[in-house]
Amino acid sequence: MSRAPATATDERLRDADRSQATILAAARDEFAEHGLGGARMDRIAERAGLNKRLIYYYFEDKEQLFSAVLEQAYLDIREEERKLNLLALEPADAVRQLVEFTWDYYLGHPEFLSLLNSANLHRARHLEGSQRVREMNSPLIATLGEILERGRREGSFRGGIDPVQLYVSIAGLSYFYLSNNYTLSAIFGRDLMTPKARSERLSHMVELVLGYVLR
Amino acid sequence: MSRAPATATDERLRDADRSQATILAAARDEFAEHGLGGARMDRIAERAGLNKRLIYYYFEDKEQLFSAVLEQAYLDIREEERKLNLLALEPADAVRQLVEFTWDYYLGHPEFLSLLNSANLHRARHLEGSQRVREMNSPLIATLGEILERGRREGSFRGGIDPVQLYVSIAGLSYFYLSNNYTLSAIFGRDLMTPKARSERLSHMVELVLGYVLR
Amino acid sequence: MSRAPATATDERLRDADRSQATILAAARDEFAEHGLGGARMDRIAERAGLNKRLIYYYFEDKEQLFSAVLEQAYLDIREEERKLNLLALEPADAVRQLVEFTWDYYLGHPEFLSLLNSANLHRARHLEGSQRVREMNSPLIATLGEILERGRREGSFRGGIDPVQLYVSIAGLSYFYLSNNYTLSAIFGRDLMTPKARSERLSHMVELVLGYVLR
Amino acid sequence: MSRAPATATDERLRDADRSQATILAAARDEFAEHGLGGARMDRIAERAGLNKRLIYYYFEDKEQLFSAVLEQAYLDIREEERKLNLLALEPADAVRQLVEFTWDYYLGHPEFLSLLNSANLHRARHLEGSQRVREMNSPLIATLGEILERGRREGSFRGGIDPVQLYVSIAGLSYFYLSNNYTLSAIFGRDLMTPKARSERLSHMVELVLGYVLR
DNA sequence: TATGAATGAGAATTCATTCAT
DNA sequence: TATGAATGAATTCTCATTCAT
Repeated sequence: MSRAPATATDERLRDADRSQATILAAARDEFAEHGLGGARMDRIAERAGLNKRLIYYYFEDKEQLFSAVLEQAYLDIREEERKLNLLALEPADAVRQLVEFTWDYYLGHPEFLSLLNSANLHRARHLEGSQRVREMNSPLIATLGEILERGRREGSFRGGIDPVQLYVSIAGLSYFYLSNNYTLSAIFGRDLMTPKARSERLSHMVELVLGYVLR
Repeated sequence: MSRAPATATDERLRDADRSQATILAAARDEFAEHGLGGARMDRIAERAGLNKRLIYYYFEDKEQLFSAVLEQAYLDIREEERKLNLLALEPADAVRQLVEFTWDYYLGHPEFLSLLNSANLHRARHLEGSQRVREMNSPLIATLGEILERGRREGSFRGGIDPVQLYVSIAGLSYFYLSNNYTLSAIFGRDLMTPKARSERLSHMVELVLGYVLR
Repeated sequence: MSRAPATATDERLRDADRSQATILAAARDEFAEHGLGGARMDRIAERAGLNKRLIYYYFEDKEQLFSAVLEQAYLDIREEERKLNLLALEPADAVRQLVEFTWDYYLGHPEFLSLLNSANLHRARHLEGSQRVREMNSPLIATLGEILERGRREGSFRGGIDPVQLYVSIAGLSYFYLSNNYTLSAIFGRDLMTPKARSERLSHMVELVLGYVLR
Repeated sequence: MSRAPATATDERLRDADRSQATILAAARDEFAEHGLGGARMDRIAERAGLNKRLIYYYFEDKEQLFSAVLEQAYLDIREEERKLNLLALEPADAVRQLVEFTWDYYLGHPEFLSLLNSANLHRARHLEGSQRVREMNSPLIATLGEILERGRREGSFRGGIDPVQLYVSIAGLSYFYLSNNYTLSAIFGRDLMTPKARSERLSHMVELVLGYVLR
């Protein structure tokens, strides 16, 4: 609307970037909603409000588009993780905070869970080519290691905890509940997503994890 | 052509049953491998070694075939769960046993994880129509409730543990690791499925859960 | 219309064969008219009066359809060549007859010339896989060899003529005139396909070839 | 940016000419390799190292680009033909020379054969609009007429030979062998392009033509 | 003169599903 | 119960061409 004056080249580039970002967002939603096989390029174009041909212009084909979406999804969560400042907290608070962050992020980004499911269905082959995949190793692993070590030295945490295992466990506790909430709800015959149910889940997870790490 | 009348009917019925079972198994593998959207009716027929038309004869369409596969997958795991005799064990042993069973079952039935992912991608609508969905509530929930209660009375377990939450947590700990093993392996840059890695995971999960329930 | 009674299986097979033959004929015309790149699967289906999907059912894809068309075209001309009985003629008459046959066949089958052009544009890669390509070696080469040898022994023909070279020359004389008739006509500014022009061409070719082989 | 005004215009014109020539050469190769229907404007731009839009700027559309390529191809061969000085030779030598020139030119310019094939596939409609088409009538026709006449008067050549027919025959003998070399090689099961095979072909053609014209 | 972004119309191919027997 | 043939409606992807600068 009211942009600062820019050169023609700048504008064009920004348009190109904006188009790509728009396509990525539309594709992310479509893939999350329908999976890789069920996603429709037509719908993605429609969602993006852009010509279908443009998707191929920028992303080559459906597979590579999915790869780009996946990469972006990881970039996004890593960005959020970076904002956490767990080392400033007491060890127990830091662990609690990590559980809560994981839960909140998954809750706020159901498309992330869905994308990961799709990626795993295809054995993560869409991650293989990514140069950025190596940078994707969460910074939280190292942080969690420090927290566990500090807690142990302080005498409040038990020793011998592998931060990778704990990180995977914390993720899994939220992930399974949220990602499988539909089948679980159907089978238990109750809605797992009411505010009450959600709060109970979070409490349980915090208790479970802290009950384990605290000696 | 010339079978004894009585037997002929029997045999034909048995043939029909066998065909249906063959189709179900083929469909299960196909859906697990490619998801609902990526599965191909042609390939299912090929896998089953039967004519494609026959699939429609027995299962009406792809959606209902998927529902049948899903139902069968639940029947299968419930069948195995029923064989567990957790109440015969000490509470702590029973919990450990449940963690191990869950892990082993998921490890031995990766297609089950994949099918659940697909079912959830589609918001479990394939479970809705099922008459048997009500019987699908795991018998383990009640059992786990009893175990937790007994442990609490004995003084070895902490109180106030919701068996549903714990059941979901136990499932989630195995599920996430195994179902997302491809993306996790890609990101951590190490193979999570080596015997050593698997055994470490199982130990961690048992420790985590027992560390929590034991007071 | 009035077919002899046949079993259901027979009829079905015959339908399948007929469908395939119909598709082949339609594809032959389309490829001849527009080349491989210009041919449209839609138009082939329309020409055949059959569903487009059926083409893929029987021929896999456009490339393989083209291969099948090419193979059939060779089978057709070989079939006609087989009907010639050149060895029953005097050597000079046999050579004249061969020139005339070649001319007439190309004249009557312009699609054959066009298909060969297309095949050569693509470096004959559509011929590579054909098992029958080896049987496609014209029976006329051997026959022509015998005729040349007999003529030489009789003293009417010059010696040292390679039958392959002569066969290629005879083909080339007709082929170039007919296949390139459009550009030639445009450049010479005269219609090369009038009856008079055609008869003059045939005379010239016979004279040229006989003028060479006769000593 | 800061060129001397007079030169600037010149240079720009020269740039324009060079761009057009570059496009033409790129298009020639692309059309020769893939045919009219198989050629891609994208690839032509890429081959030329120029923006696709520029092709449209200079040549309007694909069809007119093909026409231009064709016209240029004819201009090129006519240019070479003009360099021949057949009238300076003895009649028999002149004929031999013509056969050799034709063979060498086709051998050195396979793209010319391919372009002619494409032009004929489309019934030479790309030649119709050309203003220069009339100048394209080979100067060799008249020359060949003179040679034949001189040879006849000298008594070495037979009479009654139509120079157009002979010209077409000489062209056809080389053209068919070279243009159809792929299918012929596939069918005869031998490589027609080895130095030996090529030299044999040339000898045969010279013998054939001279055997005919010499009385 | 030159270019990167964008597009509509198509074209090959796919797929679930039905027909006919 | 079982099957090969056939189909209509997508679906992915392509292509010549145009826009805007």
